[in-house]
Amino acid sequence: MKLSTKGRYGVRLMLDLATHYGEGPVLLREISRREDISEKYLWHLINPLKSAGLVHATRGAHGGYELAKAPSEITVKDIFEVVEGPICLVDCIENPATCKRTDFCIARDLWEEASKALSDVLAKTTLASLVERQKDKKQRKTVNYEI
Amino acid sequence: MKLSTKGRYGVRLMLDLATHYGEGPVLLREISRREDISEKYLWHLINPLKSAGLVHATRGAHGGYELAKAPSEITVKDIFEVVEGPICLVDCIENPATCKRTDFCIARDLWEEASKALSDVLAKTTLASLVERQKDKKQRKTVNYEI
DNA sequence: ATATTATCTATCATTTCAATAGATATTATA
DNA sequence: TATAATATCTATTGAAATGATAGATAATAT
Repeated sequence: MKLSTKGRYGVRLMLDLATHYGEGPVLLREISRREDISEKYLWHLINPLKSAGLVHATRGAHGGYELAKAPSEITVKDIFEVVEGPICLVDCIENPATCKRTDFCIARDLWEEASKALSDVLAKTTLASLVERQKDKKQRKTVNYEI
Repeated sequence: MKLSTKGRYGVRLMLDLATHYGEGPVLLREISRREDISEKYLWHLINPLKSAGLVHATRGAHGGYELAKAPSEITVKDIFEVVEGPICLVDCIENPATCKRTDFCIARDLWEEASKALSDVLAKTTLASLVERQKDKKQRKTVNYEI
């Protein structure tokens, strides 16, 4: 039960864009350098995010990517669902027909509950709140150094 | 982000044992038939559960498997951790050294929160509660038929 | 015109997953 | 003591998902 790189990198990528929100288009190359993820691979993540309307791209020279909405308007759940698919631990929740046990399977109910718990955490977390937490963490670190 | 069959089958297997708790050793063949999972594959799940002390095996003729503790003493988290490993969405939580960003990565904090939420749901659910819910569901179904 | 940048399609190597096969070891019982 | 029943073990396989790279084309600012 591990996240794939899509989820992990996808969130970091968007957090990077959120950190530079309002500064104009950001080059994929810069994100690649800062986040230590190959430019090619990043594209496979940012492209669906663009299609989903979370990211805006500018082509050509001086182009790049930027968030299509304010960081406070984008949740981790939004991002996650685009790059990893629906937050749903078992197929039979979205497609009841995939299993003949759907009608009476109590395990299914449990996995639904668990999926919900996971989903709720990601839904309540916006990019803005992550940026805020990041600032706090850096500041705490500085303060600690001063002590 | 889907569960593997290990987690899904593992819980169903244990729920089957819980349903027949107190009736003596249950044959793997019976579980296989009831749960529609190959006997060979079931063994790969029940063996670690035995090693972990959740299941007791009796060898030889008239042998089989039974829960090593009361259903109320076994949580889904217990089962899950045996068959799927620790409930932890990213490696860097258990092994901070796997990523150089550990110290300042805010995404990591988020994944830790999410892992916790998931873990909590599974920890509060015992096999006994699942058996209970199963009875309730069946009863409701019967009542509905009578209407 | 040129440099810069996003966009697209295909492909590859590796790992993980799910499942099966084919044995051996142990025990109840007739 | 022989036999049937059952757990136990090791190895192997096929298929799918994952992570990543390669090598082009298309659009745009200057």
